[in-house]
Amino acid sequence: MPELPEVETVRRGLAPWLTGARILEVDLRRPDLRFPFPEGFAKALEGATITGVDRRAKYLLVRLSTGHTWLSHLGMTGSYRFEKFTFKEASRYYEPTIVANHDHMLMRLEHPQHGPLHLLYNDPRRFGFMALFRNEADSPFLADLGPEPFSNSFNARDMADRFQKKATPIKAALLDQRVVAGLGNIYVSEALYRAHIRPDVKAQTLVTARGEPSVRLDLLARAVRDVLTEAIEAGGSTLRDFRDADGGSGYFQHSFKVYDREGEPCPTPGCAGVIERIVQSGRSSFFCPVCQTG
DNA sequence: CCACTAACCTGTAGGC
DNA sequence: TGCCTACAGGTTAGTG
Repeated sequence: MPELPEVETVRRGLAPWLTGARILEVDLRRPDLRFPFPEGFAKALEGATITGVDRRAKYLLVRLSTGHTWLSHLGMTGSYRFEKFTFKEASRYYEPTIVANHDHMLMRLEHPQHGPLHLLYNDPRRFGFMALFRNEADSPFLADLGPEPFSNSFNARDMADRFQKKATPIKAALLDQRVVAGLGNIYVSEALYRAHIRPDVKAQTLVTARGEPSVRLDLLARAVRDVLTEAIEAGGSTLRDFRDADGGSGYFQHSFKVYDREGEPCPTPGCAGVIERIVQSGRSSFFCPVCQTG
């Protein structure tokens, strides 16, 4: 489900409800997601007040008054939702009309303005995970992340340095979270389309002999920022069942130019190409063989 | 060190 | 209808 725009959409949905709320009770309905919940996870959260909700790459970072940060990654199918009901005992959690299949974490909160809140984390495939840390530097998940796409440290010049000797296909290079943080399978295809670059060219072909970024690499850096910006403005993309925390769905999927459009005509004006699908490192890439030449 | 594959897990869509 | 296969937004562990 979630690449950077979807996680950002979730963050924006959660923040106004969670910020300022006090966590009263955390109920883990299984010991693990992709990884085991950290030792003492629930107890560490209970009693804490949430001071803010941030995002880094595809990670949600919930800041707590205790100095801890609660890290949450949604994997492929993770989602949060609020249930508006009141209950007195924890057993009410198990009301089948409230708790759905694959609800793995339940949280009861009290917000000074919004009153009682119930947050549920649902994740059918359990590729998501949660962690707890005090300092960013202590979290192995954040340690090797590359620049945020909207930060100054994400630019064509730094990419050129990284790509200079890289024989890896550009598609794989962009999926590498150490190169740029937050891109996933959809937005890589879309960004490469916008930059007129074939997904299977070697990353090093986008660097000139002098080690400068090529024109297309410049274009690519801009395309990455543009497509992510537009997707965030559209509330992310809804494939299958993506919902933001308010139960809404994004609509950027209607703006996909190539993703999941195998066999369709290339949307570039005047281009007679037909969108192709290839498999790279086990994942689908979509591109126009006519206008993506790079 | 890097690069590639397999694995994690469930649900769904499509072919027969 | 049922059964089977392929595939799905991500990341890590293992192998070479």
